[in-house]
Amino acid sequence: MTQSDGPIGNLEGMEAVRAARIEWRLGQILSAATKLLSEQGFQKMLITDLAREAGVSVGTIYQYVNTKEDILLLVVNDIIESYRREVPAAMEGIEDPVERLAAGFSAYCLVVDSHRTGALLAYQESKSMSRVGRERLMQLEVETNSYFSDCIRDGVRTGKFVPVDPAVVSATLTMMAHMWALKHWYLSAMFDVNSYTRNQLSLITKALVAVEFQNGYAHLVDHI
Amino acid sequence: MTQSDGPIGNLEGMEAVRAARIEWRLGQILSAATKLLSEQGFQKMLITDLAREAGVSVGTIYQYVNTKEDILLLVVNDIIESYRREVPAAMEGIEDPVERLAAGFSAYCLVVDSHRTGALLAYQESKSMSRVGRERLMQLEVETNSYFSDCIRDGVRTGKFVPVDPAVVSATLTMMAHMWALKHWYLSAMFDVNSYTRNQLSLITKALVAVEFQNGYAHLVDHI
Amino acid sequence: MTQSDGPIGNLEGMEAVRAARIEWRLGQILSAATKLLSEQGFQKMLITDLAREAGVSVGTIYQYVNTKEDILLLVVNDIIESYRREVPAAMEGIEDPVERLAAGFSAYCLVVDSHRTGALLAYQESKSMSRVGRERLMQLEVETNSYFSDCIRDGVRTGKFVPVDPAVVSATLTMMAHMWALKHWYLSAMFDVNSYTRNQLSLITKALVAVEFQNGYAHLVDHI
Amino acid sequence: MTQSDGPIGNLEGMEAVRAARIEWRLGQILSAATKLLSEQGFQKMLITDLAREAGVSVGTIYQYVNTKEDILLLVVNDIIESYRREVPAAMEGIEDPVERLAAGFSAYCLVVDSHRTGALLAYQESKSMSRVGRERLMQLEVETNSYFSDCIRDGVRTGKFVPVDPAVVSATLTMMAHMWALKHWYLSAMFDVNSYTRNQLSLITKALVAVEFQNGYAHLVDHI
DNA sequence: CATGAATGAGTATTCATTCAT
DNA sequence: AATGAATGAATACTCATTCAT
Repeated sequence: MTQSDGPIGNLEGMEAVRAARIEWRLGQILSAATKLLSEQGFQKMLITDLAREAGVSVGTIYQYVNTKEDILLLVVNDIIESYRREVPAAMEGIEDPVERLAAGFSAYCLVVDSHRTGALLAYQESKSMSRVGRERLMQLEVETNSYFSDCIRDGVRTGKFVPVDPAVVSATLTMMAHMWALKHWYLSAMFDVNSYTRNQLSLITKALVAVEFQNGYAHLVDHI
Repeated sequence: MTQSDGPIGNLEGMEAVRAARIEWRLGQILSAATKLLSEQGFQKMLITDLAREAGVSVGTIYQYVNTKEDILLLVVNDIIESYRREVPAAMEGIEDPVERLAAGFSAYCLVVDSHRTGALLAYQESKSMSRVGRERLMQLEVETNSYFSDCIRDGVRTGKFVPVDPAVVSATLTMMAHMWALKHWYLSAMFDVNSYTRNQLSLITKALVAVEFQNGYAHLVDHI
Repeated sequence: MTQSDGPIGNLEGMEAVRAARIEWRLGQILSAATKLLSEQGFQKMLITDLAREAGVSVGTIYQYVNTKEDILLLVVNDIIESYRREVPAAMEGIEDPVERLAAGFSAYCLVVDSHRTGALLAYQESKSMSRVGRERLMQLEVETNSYFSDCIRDGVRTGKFVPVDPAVVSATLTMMAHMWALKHWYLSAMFDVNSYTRNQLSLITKALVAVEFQNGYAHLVDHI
Repeated sequence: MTQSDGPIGNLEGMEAVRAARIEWRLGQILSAATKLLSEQGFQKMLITDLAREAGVSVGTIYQYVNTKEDILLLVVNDIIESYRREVPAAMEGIEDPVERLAAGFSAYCLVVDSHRTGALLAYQESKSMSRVGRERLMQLEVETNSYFSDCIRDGVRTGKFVPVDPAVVSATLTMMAHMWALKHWYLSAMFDVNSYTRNQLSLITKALVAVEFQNGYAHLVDHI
């Protein structure tokens, strides 16, 4: 590490430096883009303004992305990666389907809350994406749905849940999480993420859990 | 109708003709815009293409709207008017809060289904609207929510509903109706509007109706 | 005149009526155009606004003129006709070249004053005219110049005037009259037409009249 | 110049380069605009054509001006700056009011001659300017007038000039200089700037200078 | 004759992207 | 690698003119 690397240099080290710079630049661009996208939307966000906000030149941005749309994908991708990382991790190792679903839903809501702009983008800017970008997004939403629907199917099979259609319910849970971003203008006056999450979990529990097991999940249910 | 109109002409009649023409033209523009907006989004919809699609000239469009944004408002307004017309009408005269809520929700879903493009626009193109257009939209959503929340509060008071927060629940119902448009790409493979509506009503009923009354609403509940 | 004209009508009378109507309509258009042109200029004057101002429909205007430019020519022509009518009439029958020139200049200034808008138009809107319109204007200005230059030549020949170039001087007199319109924003705070005219005549007299005749024209000279 | 500039570069030098480029570009645009404006007028001059004439792209023009009107102001400003530079400089240090006035007038005529298009623009395109542009123009004409009127007042006080109204006379002198541009189509067939200037100076001298001093300014007076 | 709704060619302005330095 | 000046295709909106009623 500390020894001289010679005139040709430590190739691996240079690669690492390069990768780190790329990471760093993309991070700059990502956070500047997130700010501007939430304020102005994709069409009104100018590359010029983005460059100023990120503290780099226009040319530099194009060294890291190929088109303006790539910047959108950068932001959307960021939240999707968070879903894939956080949601399964939260559900991991929990046997009881009710608790597992609750843990997954809570994790999902927390990711939405910490990436509100990105969560909205999928709804607001899908028309700004290419066909492939759009389809990838749908594909990933189906993937997330499956974490929930597997769990629901499991609960229905074991009798913890009343018989429901796992597809609608999982989609509805996803929607409820997104709702925190979509209706934040309305909900944030009354709730924070945690109270919102508990409130919706309460509804979900009452709707899904079989009567004979309801008492066991009182800790998930809000009593207003 | 049968009397002579005199030399100056039938002024009232001329006004009526004018109003009818305006109505007709706006209808042409509205349906052409609805088509193009759903295909391409607001930014990519060119006035030139809209004119061709509507079968009129560019100049004619600008005789009926002042800016491109007005065309967006035209479409959004159309669905909003449908909500205001259909939802209260469907709830009118129904005493029982559960039945009333179900009727309102069903009506809402049907309106969404028949105006899917317009329903999406509020989510996709809000950044293309002026501040006033956006605020008007929020205002009207709050209004629709109140139809539901009044009903829920009523049900909670009379003990038909378990205690819930009317604000979240009504917002969630609205969201569930919008969900039919937002996730149509996913849901339409499994459901039509009616089965979707019943499915969600089934969840809602289980979540909201107090246990001792659940049996009375079996007709609202899907048994898969 | 008073007898019935039968079904075919009095053709001559009808012609007269038609001519009178044309006259009347052109008068309406002329005065509306004069107003709007002075307020907004040619390019910003819309035919639609002109129609409203004149109290007729757009179509009616086009029944009396062929193009928008014709409306400009209408106004310009109006002032030119006034020059041709008033200036020679004022100079008519005056023998003395100094008095004749003074009479012509005064008449010219009065016409400019009563048609200020039209007088400006030749300077402001020449680029809005076709080549022929522009050339006709120049031609007519040369004609007016000649009233003055003939008179000056006459005065120089008889020794009343010092030797000067009739072309520059006559053009300068024309310019001084136009100046009342061109610099009205500046001059009107200090003068009315008459005092302005006397002031300029005073200068002209001192510049042109031979010293030995100066005393005879004291009535033309302002003593401040 | 010779010292090393260090890693950050010569910031002052970069600023200077930038300023020089702006100067150069504005010069390109100015001369192209002057040409097209004189040929076609403001309304008919297209930005597209201007770009071609200037040898740059449309986008580049908009990097140096904000609106089409700014281009007009660029040209008008150019001549106004010349007046302010040349006229006082020419009058500077000349004691005798007659000689001083003659020097100022000559300088003014030369500026008009070398910027004929710009001089016309103030008359032709004032309606194309914003209120502030127009008012600035008037303000600056009043300023130029004051160079002359101060001089005239001086001459009247010392008895070199006959009593005249300095305001009208100075305005008339300004007008006479502008006249070389306004009536160039007529005057250029007979004169060049110098002979025109002498001719008018000759008139002015005869009109203003008191009889007892006239002989001293024979060199200003044309004897045809 | 009068009307005024319909037309559509014409144009200023924007902004993602490039590339010489 | 970074810069930012230059590019030019793309597009909303205007308004003189027409013509069916």
